[in-house]
Amino acid sequence: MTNEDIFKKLIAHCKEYGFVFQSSEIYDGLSAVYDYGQYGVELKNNIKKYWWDSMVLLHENVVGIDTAIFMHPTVWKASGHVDAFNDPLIDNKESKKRYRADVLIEELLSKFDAKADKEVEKAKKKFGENFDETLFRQTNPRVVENLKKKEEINVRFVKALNDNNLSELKQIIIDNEIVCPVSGTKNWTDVRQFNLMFSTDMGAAADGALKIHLRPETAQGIFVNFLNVQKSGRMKIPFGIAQIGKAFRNEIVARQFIFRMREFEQMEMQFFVKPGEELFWFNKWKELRMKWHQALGMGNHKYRFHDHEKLAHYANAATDIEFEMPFGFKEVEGIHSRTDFDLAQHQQYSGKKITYFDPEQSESYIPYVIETSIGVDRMFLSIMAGAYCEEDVEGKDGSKETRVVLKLPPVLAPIKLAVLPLLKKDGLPELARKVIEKLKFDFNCQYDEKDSIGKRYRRQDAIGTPFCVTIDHQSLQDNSVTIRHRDSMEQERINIEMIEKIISEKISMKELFRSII
RNA sequence: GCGGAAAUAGCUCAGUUGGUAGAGCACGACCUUGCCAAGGUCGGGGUCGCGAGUUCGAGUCUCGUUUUCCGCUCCA
Repeated sequence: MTNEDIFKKLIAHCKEYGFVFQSSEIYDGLSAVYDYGQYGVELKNNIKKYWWDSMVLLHENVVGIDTAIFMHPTVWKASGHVDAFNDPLIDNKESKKRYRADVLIEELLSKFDAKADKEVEKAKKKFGENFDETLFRQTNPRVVENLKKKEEINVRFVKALNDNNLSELKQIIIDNEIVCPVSGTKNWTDVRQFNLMFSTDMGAAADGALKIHLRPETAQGIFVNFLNVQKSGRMKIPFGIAQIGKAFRNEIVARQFIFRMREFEQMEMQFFVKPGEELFWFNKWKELRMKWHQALGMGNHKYRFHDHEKLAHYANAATDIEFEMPFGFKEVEGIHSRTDFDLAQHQQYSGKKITYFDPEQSESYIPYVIETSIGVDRMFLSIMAGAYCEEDVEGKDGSKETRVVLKLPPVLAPIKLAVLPLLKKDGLPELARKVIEKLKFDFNCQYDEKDSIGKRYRRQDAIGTPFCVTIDHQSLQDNSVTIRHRDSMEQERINIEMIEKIISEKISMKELFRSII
């Protein structure tokens, strides 16, 4: 079976068993927006709890907050989103291909370099060992002319970008006869700005409504509250602020199921450190975050780091934690050393001093920030992808059957325990109900009496329930039940009183947390 | 955004050269069985993604459109 087939099956499974539905499906759906179903929401909540507790409970210097989706418009000017999160797009009318205008021009610029390099290579061959490349580059008329032309275009380009001058961008493309790589023509549309932020109006139009954005990331809510939390919580550096919340991006192309959605959820933690210590903490969190993922037991080989070589303007180190999805290794979490960029920007735009007074050093500074940012939905997808198994098992009559089982980490499983009366009579359902009444405050339990016991086990396998307790006639006599384990399918007979203890141990976060401290 | 593939019952799918929609599973009721998905009987459920066009007649042909997956592209 190909990876593509597996991915399709996983998507079908998510729908069939109530994990993920397409938004507004009865109205043909809304592109790249999804709803979580009855089991999906449990799994998602468990993922969030696993993250939240690992941040806020495990680290006494990390606290959580919950900030609004709407923020003052200037926040997004300060963060750079208004300018940078904005792509100038141009379409070729012949091929109907869409390009980023700035990328087209950058490609043109790089061609000049390639041309110059070619001249140098040619000269090298001609002159052999005595060849002085630096001198050649400075004096050869063709190379010099080439670089001069490049510089001219570059100056225009940078100015156009800074002025956000879209028609000038188009003019650069026209003047330099950039053609569409597909159609080969210069038949371009105008350059249009495609803002990745959604916007809406706050207040009545008559009063001059304020245009506000839906946040494209949760981090800024943390940055603008840095001083509030630091002062009210008497926090001392180093310390972190964690947040889980929705974010919105109007992606040009949003695809691959819930991997890239227009409305999604982030779990972010900004860790504030003393300038100069950021790389120590970057590496510390890099290691901690990987351990957090791997503690779930999905298989360590399915995770890897992807260190960024090309860094964003604000970062001095960045890495991704990638998970092996059916469609390749993909980013699930990003860990960035963001320097003091964000706080400094907010200090500048707000005019409010955002510094920390270090009592030990008796000095004030703008803290540096290590960010860990993880997409809840991507994490959800990675867990589902890693857990989905099709196993060959032997049927009753010796025939081969396929068992579909979600090998979810028990701590994350939506339903922890199914209680199943072997028969729908003889008082077995009543005893099963009694067991649930006793346990339902501790775990998410499910009762099922329909169909054969084997079928009921398979139904629980399909939603990843780690434990099934079966009530039979012997249970009525000696208070014993069988407990069946999802992955091994093995059963053991235990006393009813032991159920709570056994399951509590297996679904406890404590053990996972011990392995990551 | 471009190209490819797909959309028929809750799910997986069939549906002949165009002739007015089926199966299995699932679901409900009753009976039966009882530890790893398959017993019997009866029953509910579909304007075939949506909108046009061609035709006496369209699930089927044509065009448009929506949604999904794949490739390209894009991705602080």
